[in-house]
Amino acid sequence: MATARDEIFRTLADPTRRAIFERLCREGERTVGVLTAGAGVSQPVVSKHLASLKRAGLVRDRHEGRQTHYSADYAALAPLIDWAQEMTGFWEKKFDALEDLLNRMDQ
Amino acid sequence: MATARDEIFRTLADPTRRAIFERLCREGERTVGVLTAGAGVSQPVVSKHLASLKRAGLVRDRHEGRQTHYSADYAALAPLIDWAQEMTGFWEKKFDALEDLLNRMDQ
DNA sequence: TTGATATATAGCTGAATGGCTATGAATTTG
DNA sequence: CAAATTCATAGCCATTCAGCTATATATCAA
Repeated sequence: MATARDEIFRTLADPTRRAIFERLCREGERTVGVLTAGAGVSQPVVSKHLASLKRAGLVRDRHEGRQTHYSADYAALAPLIDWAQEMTGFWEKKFDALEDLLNRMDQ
Repeated sequence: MATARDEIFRTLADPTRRAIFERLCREGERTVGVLTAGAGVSQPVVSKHLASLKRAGLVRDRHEGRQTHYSADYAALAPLIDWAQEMTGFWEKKFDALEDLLNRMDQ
């Protein structure tokens, strides 16, 4: 099964795509045209990256006339943060266990 | 420039490779043979993934006779956590700004 | 309506990569 | 030494995918 976490990691792995997401986080809602300026790639490529980000739930879109406004969905990063903290959590548990062991040896 | 963050994201994007890293986080130091059992892929593939994880600084290795013991380097996740929290931080700032605006409008 | 603008889609291509088997290199065992 | 074990490397193949150009679709402007 492909989890939501799988898709988030895979989607954020590409630097160009992650840079687009970063801009949306920093600058708020932006149109495709604005995002294309400074992206370093063509407009169709930007649109494709935005579609990927949307599929992963990382951005939303809002249509207004000819323009499409995209914005970051910050909550979508939660699975990533949770995962990372869970992984470091295992380390803390091991560290605590070691500390306990040393304390017991002290007595 | 390819940053360390780039490599961490790219390395963790593959589910098989991330699963190996997760096992090392949960179970601590393990040999290649143990990791191969249950990985669902062949031993050379596991070795290749471990080499990728090592290049990204996510794991360490320790040689002992014929065996190579790998372990997770938890600190290597810091750039990922920092990045995610920075991104959500932008949202909080915008939220605070909105709150301030509403407060001022209230008066 | 005609043309211009904004975005999405289709189709292509080359590069990257995850998987495999075969084999090399190093170490332990008999 | 010879055989077995453990892991890494080499070489191959199929797939994925990020980029491109061309074009379709939709909207606004004249």
